[in-house]
Amino acid sequence: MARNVEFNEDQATQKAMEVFWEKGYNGASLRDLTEAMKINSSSLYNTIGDKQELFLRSVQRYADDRKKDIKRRLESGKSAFNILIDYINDAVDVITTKKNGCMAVKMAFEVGHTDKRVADVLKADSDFAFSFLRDLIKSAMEEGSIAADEEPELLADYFNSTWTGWYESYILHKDGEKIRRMAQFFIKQISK
Amino acid sequence: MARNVEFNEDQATQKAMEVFWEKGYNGASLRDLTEAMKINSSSLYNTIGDKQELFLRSVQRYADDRKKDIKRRLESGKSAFNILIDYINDAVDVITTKKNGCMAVKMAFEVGHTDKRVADVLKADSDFAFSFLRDLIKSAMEEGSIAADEEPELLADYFNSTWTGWYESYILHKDGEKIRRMAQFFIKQISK
DNA sequence: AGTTTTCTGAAACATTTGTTTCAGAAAATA
DNA sequence: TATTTTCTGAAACAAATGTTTCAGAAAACT
Repeated sequence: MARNVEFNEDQATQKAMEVFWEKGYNGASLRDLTEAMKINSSSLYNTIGDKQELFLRSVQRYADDRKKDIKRRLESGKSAFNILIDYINDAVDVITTKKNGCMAVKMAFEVGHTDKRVADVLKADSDFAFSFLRDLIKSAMEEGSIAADEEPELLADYFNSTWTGWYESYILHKDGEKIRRMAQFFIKQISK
Repeated sequence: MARNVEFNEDQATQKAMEVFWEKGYNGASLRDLTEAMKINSSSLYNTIGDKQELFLRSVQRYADDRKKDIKRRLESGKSAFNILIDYINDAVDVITTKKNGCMAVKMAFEVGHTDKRVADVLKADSDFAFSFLRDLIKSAMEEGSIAADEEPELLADYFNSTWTGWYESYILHKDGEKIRRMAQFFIKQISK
């Protein structure tokens, strides 16, 4: 004896994510969001909650997508070294072709200090990427394709933080060739 | 036959910079700003201009401070290699001790896509640091303290973008030891 | 089909936003 | 000191913000 929610919450969150991604948390207004989501604010507040909650879910969703992407890479059957190389090259590709770069990085700088719940999601996302990289690096060392004279944990942290600077560089200089050269240098350095 | 501006524009801009630095452009309200600057909004609009103009000047000021800092380093009389090492270690220090990290990085991610004038200031700031690093790297190569098998330009870009990732890492993980280890690894890699 | 519960749309809400107004105080010149 | 110009403080402005309200439409159940 009741009605169901009409709109697709998943599709709506996806749209909200895109708006936050482009405008940032403070730059996105409720009207920007509900317009993109194609729902009324009453529906939003009835089902999802307020702006912060919507934002949290948007970031969560972004992290979920990345997790899936990483799992797909692990199931590709390629060698550890090649998975790493692909991961780096794909990062370069995202940086130089997608309009808004990486949402996690952008949000870390905007609300990492102020929104504890979002910061926790971003930290977990970073931790997951870290484990992914550490395990691959370990395997690549055993394969003999990466020099084994450093701890995999250190290298994983180092990798993980490297792309962030490339994002910033591309925002400022819009020079894709520059990013590709840095990536090439990076790969050369770690290859045995 | 006229009155002079009462408040110190330089001190006020400094205060505005601090507010923007902490809260971001969209997160800082005019009332936040004028309260910190200890001036009335009428004075602000009479002398400096609107919020965007104040923001531009704040970022400009930040860039000026960095320029001065870099010039001071060049005049220190130390070897190119040591100036580089100090620069890296000081960056680590800023990341792990100052509450709000680097303003230029934060703003690049928040408004780099939307505010052309600010983006230009940030780009010039980045270019200046680039030249500083490139020249030092060239000198260090001539000194023989850095391996000369890469182009100084590439290494300068690579350096310049490296700290950014460390900032993000510290925001998420608040692990100073992690940053110091990455910096040590970085220094070891470039040292001959 | 009737009942009941829930969702939706439009409008309204109180605050906060960036900005402007203006009367009076302040000070630099003559 | 008188004059004139300009700055300052407080208040007001319209527009935008995040959020709530509520009447009616919609649909799941009996």
